[in-house]
Amino acid sequence: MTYLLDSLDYAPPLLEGHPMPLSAYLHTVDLCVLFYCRADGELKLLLNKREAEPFAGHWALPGVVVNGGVQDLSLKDAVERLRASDKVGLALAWSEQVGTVGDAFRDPRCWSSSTYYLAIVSDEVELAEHQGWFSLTAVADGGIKLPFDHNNIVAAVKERLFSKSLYSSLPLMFLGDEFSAPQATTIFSLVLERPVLKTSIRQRLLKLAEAGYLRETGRKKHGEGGRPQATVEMLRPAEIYFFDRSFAD
Amino acid sequence: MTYLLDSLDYAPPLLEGHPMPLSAYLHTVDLCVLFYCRADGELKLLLNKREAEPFAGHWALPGVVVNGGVQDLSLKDAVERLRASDKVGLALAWSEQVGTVGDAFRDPRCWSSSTYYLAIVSDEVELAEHQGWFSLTAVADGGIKLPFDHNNIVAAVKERLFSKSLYSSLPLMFLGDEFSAPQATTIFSLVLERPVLKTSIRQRLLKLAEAGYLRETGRKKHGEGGRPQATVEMLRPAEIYFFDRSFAD
DNA sequence: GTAATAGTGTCTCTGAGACAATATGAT
DNA sequence: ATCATATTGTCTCAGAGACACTATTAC
Repeated sequence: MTYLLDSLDYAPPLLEGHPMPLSAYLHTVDLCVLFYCRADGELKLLLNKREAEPFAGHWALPGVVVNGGVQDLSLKDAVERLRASDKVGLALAWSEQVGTVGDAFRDPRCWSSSTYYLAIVSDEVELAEHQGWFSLTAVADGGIKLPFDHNNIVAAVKERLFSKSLYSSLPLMFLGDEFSAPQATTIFSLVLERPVLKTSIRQRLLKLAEAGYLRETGRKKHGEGGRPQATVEMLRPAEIYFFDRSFAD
Repeated sequence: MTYLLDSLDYAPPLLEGHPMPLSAYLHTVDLCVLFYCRADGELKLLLNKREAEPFAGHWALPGVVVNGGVQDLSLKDAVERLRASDKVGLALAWSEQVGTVGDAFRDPRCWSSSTYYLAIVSDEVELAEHQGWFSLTAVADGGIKLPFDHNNIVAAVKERLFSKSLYSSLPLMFLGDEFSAPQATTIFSLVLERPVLKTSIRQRLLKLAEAGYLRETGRKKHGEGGRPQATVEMLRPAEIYFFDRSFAD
């Protein structure tokens, strides 16, 4: 049986004059792309049907090899290459590195490391055939099994999302540029897995407005009956704000 | 000119039957080992005089190559191998992964990545000839120049130490198992680079005691004249506690 | 009008910031 | 007693938790 690397068609380059150590080793960048599905009222994780061995045909995290050639100038470039590829192909409202794991067992081919990222998509999007949205919770707690140690990676990313949401505006990244206070309450409650009082969220939005991260639009959104919702607008879409207190629990 | 890897004496292993991509690539684990020097009243960073090229003879962060062979079973093992080596050789009161950088330029030999860690030593220790304690601040802001991108790595670790110290008990790791409230006040003020009120620290220590992380010993320490300091004892030396509020600013 | 949800007001409680008041050792 | 520092007490203030109350739309 022969393993092939995903999207790899090069001869191993060697720096001339530099006798380098060569060994079976893979370093990948893997993305956990998250999305708030309003229809299902839950967070979704982007998975990709693998084309190459190992685990061809299985759903797994989108990833690229970074030590395969000289295509990227940096890890950031590798992340952008992956984002722009057909494995992802979505605009990211947020992306941050979470950690790196590496051991001799996680990939059947060889010793390998993965540097993994939390990414958030805010817009409703079309996926390709080989892509799918899966329940983040189900993947994180092992209800949906992924190859390699991808379940562990997803669990670590979910934990980062949770802990950072206790004291930052991160969850608002799921809502895009314009949203309402009730929507903010919903997404915070979803991410923190408990009801969050609307008054607490309103105070935090007020704080964000004072800090210049947010502005009232004067426009209204219509929810499910009842009074319409006033909307606010993110002024610094790519930034998150850190509050000086956590939500308790 | 020929470059040699640090402590490398192996033939590149290949998994038989698996045609693997081979390319000039290095993945290292690098440690930022910190220490509170009471004599100088500042935080120190452990540096190592490099034996091998590139930058032989220069002071740099202690590190090991992880894709050089099959000695380690995981990144954690690589960290432990580095810790136990003569590059470090110290007991660590705390250690956590901070991030991974990688690009084509940071190492003159080839494309390389570094997964770097924040580590804390609490005990007064003896260093070997090739080791030294340097001012953390001076290294982080470039007053002391290091090879590779080690200045940036140190700055990132210092930033992590700072931000995590706003809402956790992390700085207490510098003090060992038994310490006093005034000592805690000193280390928090040092790490946060501003005076922290002793009353705030006392309340946090009280919180830690309630949570079972801490106990009063009944013993006393003598500072510089004045009333002796009551000491407390860490009950969970390897754990940090997260407070639900940040220090302001 | 009623139903349904949005938005406001107010109270409690915790913990940081500030600083005064008291305690405990060395000399 | 005096000095120097440790420890305690008290006040203010910001913001989370809780919940009652008012406002705005659709019907």
